[in-house]
Amino acid sequence: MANQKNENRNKNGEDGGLRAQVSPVVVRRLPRYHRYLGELLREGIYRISSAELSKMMEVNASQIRQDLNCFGGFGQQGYGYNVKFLYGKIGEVLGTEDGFRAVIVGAGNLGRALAASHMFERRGIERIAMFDSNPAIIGKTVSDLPVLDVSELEAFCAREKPEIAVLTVPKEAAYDVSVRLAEAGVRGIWNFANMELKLDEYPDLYILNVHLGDSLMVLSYGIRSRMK
Amino acid sequence: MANQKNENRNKNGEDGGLRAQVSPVVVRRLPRYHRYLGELLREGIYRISSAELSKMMEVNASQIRQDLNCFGGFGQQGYGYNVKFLYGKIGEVLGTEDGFRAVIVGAGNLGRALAASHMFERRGIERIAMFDSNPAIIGKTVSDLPVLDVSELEAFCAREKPEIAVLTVPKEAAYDVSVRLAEAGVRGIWNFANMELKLDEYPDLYILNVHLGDSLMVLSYGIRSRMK
DNA sequence: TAGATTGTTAATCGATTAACAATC
DNA sequence: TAGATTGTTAATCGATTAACAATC
Repeated sequence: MANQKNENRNKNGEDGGLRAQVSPVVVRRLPRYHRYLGELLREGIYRISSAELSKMMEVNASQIRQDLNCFGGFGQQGYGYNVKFLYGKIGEVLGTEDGFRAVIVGAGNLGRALAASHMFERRGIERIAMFDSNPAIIGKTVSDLPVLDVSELEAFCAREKPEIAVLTVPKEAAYDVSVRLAEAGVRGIWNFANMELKLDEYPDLYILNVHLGDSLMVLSYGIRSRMK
Repeated sequence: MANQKNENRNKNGEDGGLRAQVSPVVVRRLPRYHRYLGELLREGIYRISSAELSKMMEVNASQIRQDLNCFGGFGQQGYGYNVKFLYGKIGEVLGTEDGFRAVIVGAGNLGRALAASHMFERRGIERIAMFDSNPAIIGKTVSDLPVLDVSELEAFCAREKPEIAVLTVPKEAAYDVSVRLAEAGVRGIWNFANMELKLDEYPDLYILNVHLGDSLMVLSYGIRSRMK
């Protein structure tokens, strides 16, 4: 069994500390590692080498070692990686331990679908409320969440200080709501509105624009190119 | 006004023909160009240079010219790009003219949310049916779509020949259903199940795994890194 | 024609992969 | 210790950007 004094080798300081800039392409690969490691854990596999993981994930073993090393030495020479430890570390890097809290703004079909999923809790994120402007649903409860009037957004955020806002409002409302959220101190917006949000005035705000429609077009291209 | 004999310059043959291999990173950028061009069109702007588009989209102008040139010379020296023409061309490249038809398998929250969106029709894709295994909803109509028993999947596909399947079933059912869809002749699967589909036995099948949860984790990382 | 802007080649930058010394 | 496998440096590959000749 590997001992786990790995933290000592983390070149970028302890967990709370500032990290050297990590490339976004690496960050985007981390959740996939996390998923595969979670799967291994469920299968009762507690140890894995970059070569084995490489085969499973169809990713080059060098890349795996490089990626994981951006955040410190999580493995052990001659042994490989401790699955549970690595899973936990990647989770930490991705913020699952930070106890973020989320509001969902827009209780339409997509908002309700996201609210109903276990996606948030699985990643250590607590959903705390939904907001909408439709009087017909304000006051109701959707997937254990109260649906509040969007006019209460500022007061609620001042009180509860959610870090995350999921934006599932119509395109037309998206910009307005996002500014209000930014002003209210939200730190990240997960934007599903079919418009690209960019709020340069709030450099501390992280916005992730999803664009499912773009994904659908890539699918369409993929089909087309395979049919030729 | 630019004349539009641009097609002649398409190095990779006419539209129906086989194209030189285009890098996936370029393909993933195309929908974004398409969106911005659609927006310009709506604003009544009919002509744009790579430099102007570059400024709007915060993408290097060289990259724009390189990207667009993968599919043929869509612009005109000294003039720029004809917005309408370019919009149409990118749409064609992405398959909006191919009249693809889609079924949605899994009429849960997410399936219904996708069914209700205008995402498909906007991209020239026709939704033709939903499938589920829950007797409580089979036979109903959701967003104008009949909800059919998933046991009818094969018969339906043999008859209607949809190219696209949207997979919004629970993780446990995903693999099974995907094989059935592949056998039934579907050409592309848009997979929202929280598991990575890979069907090597069907090389003509294009699978796009979405993983919203991964996106949420990237958001979480983004927030975390901005808070330091 | 002169000016503008593309298409395209060449230069740079960054990401991936290979190789191997360090070390468990 | 010998064997295995990481961490890390160096080599390769691909993607981005710059530059400019072609041309509208």
